Formats: sequence, C-alpha cells, structure tokens
Amino acid sequence: MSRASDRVFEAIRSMILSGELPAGAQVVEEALAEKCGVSRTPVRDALRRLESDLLVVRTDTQRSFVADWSLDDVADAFELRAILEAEAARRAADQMTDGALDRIRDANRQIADAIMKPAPDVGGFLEGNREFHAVILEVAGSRRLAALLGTLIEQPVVWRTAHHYSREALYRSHSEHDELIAAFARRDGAWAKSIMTSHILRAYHAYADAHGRTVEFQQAAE
Amino acid sequence: MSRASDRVFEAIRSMILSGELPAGAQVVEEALAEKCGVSRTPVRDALRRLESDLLVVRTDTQRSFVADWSLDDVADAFELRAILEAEAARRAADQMTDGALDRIRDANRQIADAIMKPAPDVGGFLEGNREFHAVILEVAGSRRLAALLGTLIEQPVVWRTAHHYSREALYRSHSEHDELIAAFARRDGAWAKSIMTSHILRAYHAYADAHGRTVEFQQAAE
DNA sequence: AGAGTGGATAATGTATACAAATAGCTCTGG
DNA sequence: CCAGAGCTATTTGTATACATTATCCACTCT
Repeated sequence: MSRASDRVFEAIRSMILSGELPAGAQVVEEALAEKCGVSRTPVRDALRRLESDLLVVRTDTQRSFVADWSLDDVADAFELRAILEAEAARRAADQMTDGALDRIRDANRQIADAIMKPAPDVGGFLEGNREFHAVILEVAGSRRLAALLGTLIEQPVVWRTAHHYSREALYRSHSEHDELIAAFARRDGAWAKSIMTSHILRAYHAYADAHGRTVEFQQAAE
Repeated sequence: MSRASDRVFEAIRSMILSGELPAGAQVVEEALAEKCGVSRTPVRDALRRLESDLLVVRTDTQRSFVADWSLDDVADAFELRAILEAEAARRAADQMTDGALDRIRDANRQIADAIMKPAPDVGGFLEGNREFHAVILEVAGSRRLAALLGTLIEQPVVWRTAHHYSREALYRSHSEHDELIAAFARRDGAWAKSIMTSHILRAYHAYADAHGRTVEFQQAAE
C-alpha cells in the first residue's frame, strides 16, 4: 500500500465517504493531484478504480463526478449485497473448517465487547463486523464472488450513519451473527443463506430508519 | 470508442478471448504498447480494466498475467451469473413495458432465423442472444446489477466453444427464451426468475459437455 | 432579442523520460 | 552440486510536457 496510486485511491475514497467531496461534485484530476502532492498519473489510476466501484461516475465526455447515492441506489446495493452474501454464506457453510469457525467466533466476541461498553464503541463494532464477513467470504473461496461483493460494501452513506444505529440494532446484529455461527457449526448451507439474507436486509432497514432520522435532523437544523 | 485506451482494451481482450494470449502468459505493458502502436499509458489503462474484469490477474509484485479459467472457475462464474441474471429477470418482469417486450421478441426471432439455416449461423445466434439478455438487463434498470454482470459475461472459453454447441442445444435455448417471454408477458417475476436460473445453468452444462468433447478431440489429435 | 458561431479556457488523453522495484542469472563459498 | 549474495536486465511506477477534446462565454448576424 505504499504506492502513490494506492494512497491516492484511499485518500479520495475517504474524501467521498466523509462527505468532503459531496455527491455530484466534479472530480478534477489536476486538483486532486495537487492536493495529494503527486502527479496526475496515479490520480488517474485511482479514479479508474473508484469508477469501477461506482463511487465515481463519468459522463459520456469523460468528466468524472462523485456518484450520488439516492435512497433507491442504496436499496439496490443492499438487495444485491443480500443476494451475494447469502450465496457466500451458503458456500461457506458447506466448506467451513474448525479454524475458520474459531476466527468467526472471535470476531463476534469483539463485536460483543464493543457493544457492551458504557458508550458503544462503533469503531470496534465496525472492525469486528468487517472481520466477521471477511472470514465468511474467505471460506466461500471464490475470487469472483469476493470481487463482486467488493464493489457493494463501500457504501458511503452506511459508514456516515453507522453512529446513528441504536444499541438495540447493534445487539440484534450480534445475535444474528450468533445464529449464523450455529448454522456454520452444523454445516447447514440453506440455514446460513437464509439468516444472511435476513441479516443484510434488516441492516438495510436499520439504515433507512437512521437515514430518515438524519434527514429530519438536517431539516430541523436549517 | 475512438480513444486509444478503448481500442487497446478491445484489442487485448480479443487477444485473450481468441487464445492469442494464452492463459497464464505474462502480460507486459511495453510489448503490448508496441504491438498496438501506442505508448504504455493507454495500455496501463486498459490493463486495469481487464484486471477488474478478472481477465487479467496481478501478482503481489504488480506483474500481470492472463487469468487461467479452470473448469472450476468457469462453473463458479456460471453459478454467479445464474443468480444475478435470475434477479435481473425477476426485476425486468415486474417493470416490463410493451416496447421492451417487442424488442425481446425480435431478438429471439433473430435467434430462430440463425438456427434454422442449413448451416447454423453461430454469429447470428450469439448476436441475438446478446441482445436478448441486454434488453432484459436494461429493463431491470440497475446500473449496479449491470456492472456486476458485465464482469461475468466475458467468458473466454464460452466464445471459443460456442461453435461446438449442437443444433439441439441452440434450439433448446431458443425455446427457453420463448418461455421467458411468456413470463414477461404475464409480468410474473417468480416465473421469469426460475426460468432464467434454469436457462443459465443448462447453458453451463452444455458448455461443460462441449468442453469435455473438445478435450477429447484435442487428445485424439495429439 | 435570440440563435448560432468562434475562440478562449479548462480538463482529459497520450507520449516520453526517468526512477524504483523485482526477477533471474552468475558467481562464490561450502 | 547446492545455497545464497550480489549484480544485471526487465518491468512497472511516476512526473512532466504536449495534444486533443469539451465547455463556456462573448460576439455577431439575422
């Protein structure tokens, strides 16, 4: 990750995720190059990758803009993610190893720790959650499935609103993970698939609720 | 498509699809640049795109190689494609318009014409087939789903072996399309989804059979 | 006044040169 | 004959300059 183009990729991505580059804003190679202290070459490289992740869109005349994620777009991404992660869970259940199962349990333990603190540790929750899903994807053992999901999990809006999740929502997520672990322990692919579908779709509705509240807050502040 | 990087992208892709660049071969920017009569800059651009399509893989030290599609890889790609195209069919059925339905019917008519010739017109079949699936994806109306499927339909091996399909296999494909049209006409998403799943998986097994035969032929020729 | 044209401005595309990193070979020591 | 260090050749990464293309605004002509 020491290469300039990788650093720039991360830098631009986090600018988009944080909202520093707002949705719809034009993305100009020269400006970003200067901002990052590199030439346009690595910036172009990074932009192409962001484009293939659909974080950046280009007009027919090659101008780049930050993609704007309407509520419909987010719903779409969650639906597709539910379908593909459910498939990953099914495959993972069929090929689960004891070692991987331990890692999955550890990740969920980290989530529990993060939730139980007096003030929920959202960062710890997100990290444990990331690890939990990453191990499942790893056990599923498909480069291709991993590549497809890679473009769906970068949801700007999700990360921005993760802090709005209620403690109940976080706890529910943790117990759904426990159920998934039970399905994995029994190598029951159909069960795992079904739980994962519910898990992702519930997360979507939690997001939609939080987002609705966010919008109200913003309106109230104006 | 007049930009050099686009032309180079197509050129390299067709070199891979045709087997001119065999699976596992190292892809060197300089060599391709010279071959295409351009500098390395557009070649790099094209390689990144091919990489995100998984037609090219890179080592941890940034060297690029033509991805080799083992039988397992192909099976994997077909399975994922079945899942996503089934979803596309479901959505398309729910949002089908009469105009789009006509275009789909036209595409299948083209397929019928191609099959019925004394010597099956494989090119015409493939073109009609492409159009058929493209309209469905268009009606499904998800940029994201289209992007995901885009990386799955470029199957080198499929195009290389399409000529091995039997007339029966081609005819069966056509009548499955007819069934899909019936489901679309009735706006029955569940039905469309189910047919599409079967359609893609049957195509996979037709491929696997043809591929098996190809291998035998190759062995016989040696 | 409005539509269309031309040119200035801004942004992207491409080529080239050079820097950095890696792979493969040779040579040495055991 | 093998293992490892160091060197060389190959390949990729980055910067810069220039070419091409699009956008925007002013200006002209009707």
